[in-house]
Amino acid sequence: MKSGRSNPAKPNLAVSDKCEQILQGAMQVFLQRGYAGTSMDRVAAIANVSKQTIYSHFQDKEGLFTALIERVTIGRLQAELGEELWEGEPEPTLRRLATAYLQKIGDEEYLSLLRVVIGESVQFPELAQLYTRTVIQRGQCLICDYFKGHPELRLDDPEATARIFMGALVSFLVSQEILYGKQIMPFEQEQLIDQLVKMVLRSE
Amino acid sequence: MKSGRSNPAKPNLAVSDKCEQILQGAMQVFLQRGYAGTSMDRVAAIANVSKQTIYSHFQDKEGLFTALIERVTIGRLQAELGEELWEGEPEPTLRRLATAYLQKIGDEEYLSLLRVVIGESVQFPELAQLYTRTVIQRGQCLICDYFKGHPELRLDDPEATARIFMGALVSFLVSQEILYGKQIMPFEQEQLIDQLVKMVLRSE
DNA sequence: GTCTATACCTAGATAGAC
DNA sequence: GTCTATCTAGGTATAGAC
Repeated sequence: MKSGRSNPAKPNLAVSDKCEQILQGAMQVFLQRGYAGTSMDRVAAIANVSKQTIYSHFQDKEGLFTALIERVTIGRLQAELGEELWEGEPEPTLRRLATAYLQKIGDEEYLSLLRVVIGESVQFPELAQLYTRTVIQRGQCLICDYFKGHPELRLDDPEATARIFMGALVSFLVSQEILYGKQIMPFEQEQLIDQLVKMVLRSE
Repeated sequence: MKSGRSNPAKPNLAVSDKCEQILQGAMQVFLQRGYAGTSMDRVAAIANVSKQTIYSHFQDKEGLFTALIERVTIGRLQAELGEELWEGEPEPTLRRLATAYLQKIGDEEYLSLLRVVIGESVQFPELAQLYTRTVIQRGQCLICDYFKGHPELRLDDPEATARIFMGALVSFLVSQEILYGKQIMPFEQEQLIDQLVKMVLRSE
């Protein structure tokens, strides 16, 4: 048995078991402590592999970090906002989209990713740019295309409206979840969405 | 001459020359590289003092960092948005406020502060909370009070509107300036402000 | 208070056995 | 490929001279 599955109950994961293991561990550590705050020793310990094993799969710490961020960033795109959300009357649709967006982007992993990408944006500008292209720009295009595809809404500036719509949602999350606004200046998600949808649709 | 000014051309700064020197240097390094990415050696070198001098003024690295963030955060409040900006007709006033806000919050130091506070929000939750209270909450209260003080605008939810107004501006800055959106998906500040002010006022 | 020198530790990365 | 053991640089913090 050279390199086959040694345990029939545990099928091979993508590419390599160990590689997957390392990335899972690295995700935990990097997303919690940032780049400089993460040690390869800790990643090895959490992933339950030796340090040398990491270095046999990734060139160095930077290579592991970028591979990880690329993976999470691009993986996020796949099932971001399903087709079924975009159908029906504009008003409930926008409400549905906003709610889904806050739910999706509001989970632990996504928030951690955003926090780390912002925190490391000076040391790793390429990663921040990757995030902008794959997450922010993509999201804005979706909503902007929706606005443009519904001329009956009579929006005078769909692109600016899309930025305001998404921006208000994202910064609500950042202030509430990342900066502890939940404890200091709590606010109901529903109430924000209500007002936001009203402001978008009131141009008709 | 016990502790008086030893150089008449260089008057004493607040508390202590050296202390001020250290904080200036620390500001440069911490705001550029984050907490874990900053070494005391580098701070000492930039500030042009010895490491031991830092440790005689601050308990440890964490103490220096928190003192620094507190200083910048609280210092920012002083002359944030002057009285004269808030007078006159609502429409030009909102436009003026938005522009001033983007200018103020858009400078190098402020953006660096935001980036670091977000990046270190897990390791230093107290600092993130301080930021929320002294910067975000304060700003939102100002604009919310303005809305409440102008019932002729007939806003149905001044608080939610204030959050949307500020949120759209902040996240515009974050995406454009911190996440390199300027290069990837550029957008005119004027155009965003136009649309935002329209959306706020269109309830009348 | 301020500097130079140093103790002590942990970091990233590699060597060599298996 | 994977592990244990190790190298070297750089980290925080302190001791002791002035």
